[in-house]
Amino acid sequence: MLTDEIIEKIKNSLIKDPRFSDLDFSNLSLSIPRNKDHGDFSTNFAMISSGSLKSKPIDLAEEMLVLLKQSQDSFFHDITVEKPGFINFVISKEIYQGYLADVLLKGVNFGSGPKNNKKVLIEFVSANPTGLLHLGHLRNAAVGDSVARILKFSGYDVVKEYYVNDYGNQVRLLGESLKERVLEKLNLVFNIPEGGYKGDYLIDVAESLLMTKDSESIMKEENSFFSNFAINYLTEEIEKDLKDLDITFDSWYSEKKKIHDSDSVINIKKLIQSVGGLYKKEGAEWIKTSDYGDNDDWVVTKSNESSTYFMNDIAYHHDKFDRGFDKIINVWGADHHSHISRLKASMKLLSNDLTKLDFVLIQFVRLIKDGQDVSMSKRSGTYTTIKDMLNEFNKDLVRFMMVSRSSDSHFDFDLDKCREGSDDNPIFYIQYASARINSILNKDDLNKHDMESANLALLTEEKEIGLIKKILSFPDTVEEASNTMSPHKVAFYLQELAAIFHSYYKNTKVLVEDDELSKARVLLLSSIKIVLINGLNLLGVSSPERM
RNA sequence: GCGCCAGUAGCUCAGCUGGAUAGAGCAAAGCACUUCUAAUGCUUAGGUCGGGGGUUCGAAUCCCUCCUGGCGUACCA
Repeated sequence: MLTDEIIEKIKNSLIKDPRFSDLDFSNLSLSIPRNKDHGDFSTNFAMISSGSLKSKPIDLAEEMLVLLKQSQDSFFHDITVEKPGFINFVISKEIYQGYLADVLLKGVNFGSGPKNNKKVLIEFVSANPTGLLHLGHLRNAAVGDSVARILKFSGYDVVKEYYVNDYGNQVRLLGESLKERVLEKLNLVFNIPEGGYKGDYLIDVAESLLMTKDSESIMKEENSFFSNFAINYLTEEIEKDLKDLDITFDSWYSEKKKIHDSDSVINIKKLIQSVGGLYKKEGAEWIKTSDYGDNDDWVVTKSNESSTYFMNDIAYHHDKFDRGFDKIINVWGADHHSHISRLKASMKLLSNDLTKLDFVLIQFVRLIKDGQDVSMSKRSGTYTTIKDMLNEFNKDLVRFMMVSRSSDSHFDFDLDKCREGSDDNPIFYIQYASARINSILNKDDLNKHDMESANLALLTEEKEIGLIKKILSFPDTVEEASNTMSPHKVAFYLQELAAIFHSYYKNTKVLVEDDELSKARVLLLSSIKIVLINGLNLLGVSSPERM
C-alpha cells in the first residue's frame, strides 16, 4: 500500500539520527489533510514526540525535515513543515502513476488484504423461524453480510452462521397456531391460542400443509408434526428471502440438534459448577456472572427444571469458542444490548478469551412514507416484510441504503426519496458512474490497445491525479472498514469516488485524437471501474454494465 | 432508577484511536445538454457541532454534569 511505503520511508530517514531512533514508530501515522495546501499526506509525529524528546513541536519538525530531505529521492515532490508542527508531504506524480498500473494487474483483488490465516465466525440475522423476515431483520442482514464480505476481502477466513431457534415454547405455540389455521381452512371452528402466532402468513403455511396429504390424517397428527412443518416451511422462506438479497450462509446452526439433542447444556452446567459459578436460590439455579463483570446473576435453570434461553446461549457461545475461531462476531439488534455484559461475563467464567468476542449492534430503522412512520403495518399490526420491500425496491437499493449509515446510528429510510430517478438516491449515482465508464470502454477498437504500454505520465490533469489518489486510498478504506466492522465507510468512499469521476467525465473527454492520451485515460477509467466493482461487491450491490 | 445508542446546515447523515479554515447528499437560488449516457456537472447561500464545566499547544472528538429522543432493564425466546 502507498501509505505503508510512505511510513516506511519516513521511519528509515528518522531512525538514522540517534536522537530519534528510540522513538515509538508505531505512533507514526499519516492522515490526508482536508486542505490541499497541506499536501497529500500529513503526519503529526513531531507533535506527539515532543513530550518524550522535550523539544518544541515546531523545532522537532524542522529537524525531522532536514533528515527527510537528506535521504529524499524522487518519491516526494515536496516536504514542508507547518505550525504547530505538522510535516506535510506531496507525493510525486510518477509515484501515483506507477501505483495505478498496479491496480489493473490486481483486478478483482485490488484493495484486498493478504490471507492472515485467522478464522472468523460471524453470526447474524438469526431471526426466529416463527415468522417471515421483516424490516427489523433487514439492516442486520445487510450489515452482517457486508461485514463478512469485508473481512473476507481483508484476508480472514470467514464462516457465516445463522442460529436457528427451533426449540422451546414458541415452537410449540407455532405448531398449535398452525393447527388452528388448518381448522380455519377446513371451515371449522378455530381459535389461535393465547400468545400464539396470529399473522396471516400461517394461513399460507396451512394451505401448503393441506396439499401434502388428506386433512383427516393431518388432524390426527401430534403438535410436533405441525411445529416441524411450520419451522421447515418458514426456514425455507427465510432462506429464500435472504437469497433474494444475495445473502447465503455457510452454517445453519440448529438449536434443537446442536444444543438439545446433545448433552451440551448438561456439560456446560457441569463446567460452570466445577468453577463454583452455580448456586441455587428460590428453586432456581443461578450463574454468578456478577463475579465476572456483570451487574447481576442470572437464572440458568428455571424452577420447572428447564433451561433458560440464556443458558442455551451460553452453551451456543461456548461452542463457538470450542470450534477454534480467532474472532467471534455477533451482529445483534440494539434491543439485545443488555445481553452483552452477561454473555461476556459467562464466557469469562468459562475461561474463554474475551478479546476474541466482538459485537456489532444494529440500531433500528424507521420506514418513512409521506412523512409518516410506516414500519409497522397498520392493518395487521406486523412489521413490513422483506418480501414487501423487495416487491417495491430492487435489492441493490435496499442493501445499499441499509449499509450507508453507521450501524449504531438510528436511521430513517424515506421511501419516497429512494424511488428510481429520485435525486436522493446515491446507489444510482454510483452505478451510473460504472455504467458511464462501461459505455466508453465498450467503444470499438479499445480492446486493441495494449494497456501495458500506456504512458501514464500523460495523466497530468488535476482531476486525474485526484482520481488516482482516490483509487489508491481504496485499500486503506477497506482496512479501516474491516478493523471497525463498518460497511458504511465503504459506502461513503464509493460516493466520493463516483463524484470525482462524474466531475472529471463532464470536464474532460476521454477518447481524444491523441491515441496515447486516450490509452492512458482508458486505463484510468478501467481502474476506477475495478474499484467500483470491488467496492460495491463488498456491499452486496451489483455494478450494471449499462443503465 | 439503572444500562446502551444517539443529538453536527431546513432535512437525512459523515467526521469521534484529539489536529490545521467542521463536510456530503437532498431541499433553496442561479447556471450548463449539436459532445464518450443530463440518473450528470458548475456556482451561491446555509453552523453557538444539544447546554454548561474541565483536561492541553490544540476538543465535534476525551472526562464530568445537565437536557432531549430511541431502545433495553423476565424463572420469554
